[in-house]
Amino acid sequence: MERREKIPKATITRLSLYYRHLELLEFDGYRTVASEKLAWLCQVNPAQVRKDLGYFGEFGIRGVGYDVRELQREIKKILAVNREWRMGIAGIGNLGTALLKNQNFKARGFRFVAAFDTDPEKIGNQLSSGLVIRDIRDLKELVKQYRIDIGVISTPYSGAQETANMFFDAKVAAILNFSPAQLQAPDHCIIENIDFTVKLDILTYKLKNEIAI
Amino acid sequence: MERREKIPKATITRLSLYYRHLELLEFDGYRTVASEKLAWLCQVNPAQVRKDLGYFGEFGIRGVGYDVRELQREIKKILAVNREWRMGIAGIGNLGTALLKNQNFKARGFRFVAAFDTDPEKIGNQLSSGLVIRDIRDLKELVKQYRIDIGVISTPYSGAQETANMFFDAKVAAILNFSPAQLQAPDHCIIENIDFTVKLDILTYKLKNEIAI
DNA sequence: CATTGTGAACTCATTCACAGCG
DNA sequence: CGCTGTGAATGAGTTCACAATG
Repeated sequence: MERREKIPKATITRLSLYYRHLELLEFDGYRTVASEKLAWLCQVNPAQVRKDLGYFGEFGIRGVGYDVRELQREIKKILAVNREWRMGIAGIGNLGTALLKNQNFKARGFRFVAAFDTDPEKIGNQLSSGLVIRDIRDLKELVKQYRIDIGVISTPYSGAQETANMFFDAKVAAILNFSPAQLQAPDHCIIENIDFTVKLDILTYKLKNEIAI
Repeated sequence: MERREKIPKATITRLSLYYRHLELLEFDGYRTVASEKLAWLCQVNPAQVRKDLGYFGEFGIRGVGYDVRELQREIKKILAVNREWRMGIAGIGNLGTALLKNQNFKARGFRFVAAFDTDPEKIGNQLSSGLVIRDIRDLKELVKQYRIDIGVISTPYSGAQETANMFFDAKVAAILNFSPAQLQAPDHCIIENIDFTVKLDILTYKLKNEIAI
């Protein structure tokens, strides 16, 4: 059981994928699954599955495979999704509203507990979820009050860094950034970016090349 | 000028990033920029910038750096974003609506030319952009008619594969998938996934570890 | 003479191949 | 016997270091 080996980021991404497929396997009535099958489902190499899991422990039974439910539990522990995470979202435009209504977050224990905006027209409005949009100037105070773990940024480009700074100031430990801005962050804050246009650029690059060649 | 060397996917992602920062640099009045500065802005290594660009040609001037506007043009050519791309979106829920209204796409030449849904309540409704929501059963025909290059999937998990199959059938060359489903795709179609919960899982994993250690 | 462009060195990630074990 | 777990081999991507040059 090797700990503190350096773990590739791609491993974490795949773990998330394995987890999702294990849910489906369980739903389909499987009790156990071999690395070969799980790998096939996730479109990766079987050795990759075993190596990924091997970073964190020995979860399999030789000659049999992995117990579907137990492996789910283990991956949840590894990813730290075996608990509720409290999120605050800043920027309640179209995207922000869509994120607030997104069922996938809730289903996985990611819960929006506060919503912020700068627009006086929006502040005070009640969302369908019951949340009331708060003034972003109260962000710091409310992060504490609502014990927010994760800040979500869905502002336009222009407001993103400023919003991030408020989250940093409030000592939020992690940010999920949906704006195309590249945020300058202090060491104590972890950032993940979800950048739509970068993905589209990758797509068009591939289109140009895969098709031309 | 090395062509047909294998180019890392990460290089393409960074190219997209370089481009965005070059826009900002131009806006700030810069005529040239050295790899060191561009690298610093993008939070990468200067040699990385030069290597990335080196895959596609020699765009710099030794002793000076890169011409900001010319490099923009070159990267646009490389990424094939020096043209308009026509997109069709399937699944006009909260997320789909937000994507349709997203200004970042339009600003970069990615244009929604059709919107599809299965819900009879929605079909026929006109969106603020002027687009009318069409029945997804007409997808194949309309992909041709509107010369759609890229399919965007913003359906829930359940409908995603079926929707993708329709795009495949209509011979769309690329798909941007916002659903958490892992799509099975034929060879002729390129897929990029934007998966919110995977990103959150990465975040919580990091939170658990960076903080614990 | 500052900065690019690039082979070589290095670091990180994936896959192989097989010993170990239920 | 079948499948895991893992060290060793391979492959990919990044960084170094410096020769080339406008």
